[in-house]
Amino acid sequence: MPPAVPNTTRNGRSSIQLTPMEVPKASDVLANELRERILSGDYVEGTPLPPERELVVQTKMSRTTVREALRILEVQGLVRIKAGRAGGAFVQRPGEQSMADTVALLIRGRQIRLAALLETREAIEPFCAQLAARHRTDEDLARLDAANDDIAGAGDSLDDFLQANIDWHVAVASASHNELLSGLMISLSRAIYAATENEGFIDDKVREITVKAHRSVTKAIRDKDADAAVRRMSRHVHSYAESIKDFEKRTDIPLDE
Amino acid sequence: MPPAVPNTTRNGRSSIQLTPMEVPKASDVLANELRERILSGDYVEGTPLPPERELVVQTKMSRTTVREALRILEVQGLVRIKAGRAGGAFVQRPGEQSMADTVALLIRGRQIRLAALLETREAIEPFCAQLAARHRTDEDLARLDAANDDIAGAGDSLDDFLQANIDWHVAVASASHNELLSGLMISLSRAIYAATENEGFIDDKVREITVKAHRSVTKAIRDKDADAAVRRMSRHVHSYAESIKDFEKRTDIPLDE
DNA sequence: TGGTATATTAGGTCTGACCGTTAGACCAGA
DNA sequence: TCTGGTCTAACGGTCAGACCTAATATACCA
Repeated sequence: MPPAVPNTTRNGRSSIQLTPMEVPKASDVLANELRERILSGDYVEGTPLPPERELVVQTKMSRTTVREALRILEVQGLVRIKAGRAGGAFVQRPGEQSMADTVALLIRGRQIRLAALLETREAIEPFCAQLAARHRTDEDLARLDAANDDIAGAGDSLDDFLQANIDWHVAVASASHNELLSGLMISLSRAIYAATENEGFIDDKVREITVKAHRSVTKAIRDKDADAAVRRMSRHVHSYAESIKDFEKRTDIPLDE
Repeated sequence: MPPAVPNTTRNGRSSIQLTPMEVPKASDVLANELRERILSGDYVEGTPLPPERELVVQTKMSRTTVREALRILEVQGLVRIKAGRAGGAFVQRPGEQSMADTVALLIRGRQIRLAALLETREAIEPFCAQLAARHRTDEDLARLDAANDDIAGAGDSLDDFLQANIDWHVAVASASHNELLSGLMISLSRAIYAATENEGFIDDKVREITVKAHRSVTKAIRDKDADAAVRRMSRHVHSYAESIKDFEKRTDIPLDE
């Protein structure tokens, strides 16, 4: 028998059920609204959002709240905030930079092993080379050649060598014309750089091999030989990873000698 | 001939060069300081930072500034902020979640082509399968089997099918025990899901093939057969990508019929 | 013993003020 | 006609103080 009052059980309590509800913060609401507009392309890149005080008027929120919302978007890489006259929040599309930052945080925060970084590179980079061989433009080639020149002329400076090394790898990724992959490679390269720079691993022999490998991969990309590009890049990053592993073994257990 | 006055060119102009300088904001300074302490492991995960008002006392900054700093760290996934008594900013290590969010932003913001997503998956996932075959634990296997059951029992619901599909792919990535790769795969899966759900691409035949492919990859992982895992996964994601491309071709040019 | 007020402690929001920086207009001296 | 100085207005950045709201510990009562 149904109770006399709808939605009421025999003991007089309401039987209406509600699921746990989220009470979003005001600043989140504003941030979400603005983010949605930015991502949906309502604002072209570079257009300024209204000044904070104008947003206060429009939204009836306090300046504190408006500023927190803008700060959120800034950290997410969706706006660039400039101070001073004619300043403000300028719409920006999230780029490789914001991704690289996040990856860097993940790596440091989780103390990801160098081995995992190298593994990931082995997964990604041969594929980058393959795509690069297919889609490379003449400008891409120019960047690759420039990086090759830099790496050969790096002299004795370890720093210059590593930087030029990164430049080349990034150039390959860019030549793939896949922004996801290139973004990832930028972050990865930096992290591997940071992990490698303090070790005495890089000697003259390693440099020589590296230069040679880069040239051969570059040639494959120039010739649009996708298969060769995959094969050579794969071999390059794999042997590099193996060398580092060997090096770590040798240096981690020096007590046995 | 050198000019009479040092650092001065012939026409009297100074030749001293300066690079644009950055003047960090107070909130950034605080955020950087706290971030450094968190990442260097000074605070164990879960420990609360001092309350905002306490930080105000310690840093001699205003509450506004302290709050902005905390907001930055929150967006970066380094703290989780709870309100109420016994609330506060609790230290957190950035996880796959924050990475997935960033990738999602990148994909939406740059309007990355579905083809690029599929390409990236082709690069990453076979490698994940390989690592999974090497490092899988029994729990990993249990998750894979569970996902396989779900996908088979998804009935007619497209949503259930796609969700179970994602679960399986994520399970493979997790089994690789490489947090970088698994974080990437989580974001990729979601994005591909979002791009696929509205298309009428998934029919019974696709489902059947998918189930079969998943089972065969799962078997390779169970048997710790790394080579087979790579080969089968590679084949699976490649044919899936090709099917989607075909489908898009068919549906994008329906005018010719 | 177990539920229920109440106090306490936290973050969230608001107000209003002032500071620092910058673009642009204008002016004055070399 | 340059160059530098000055002023102003328009921005974001910071500050101080107040109040609101949510969550929880704790004391209290049935």
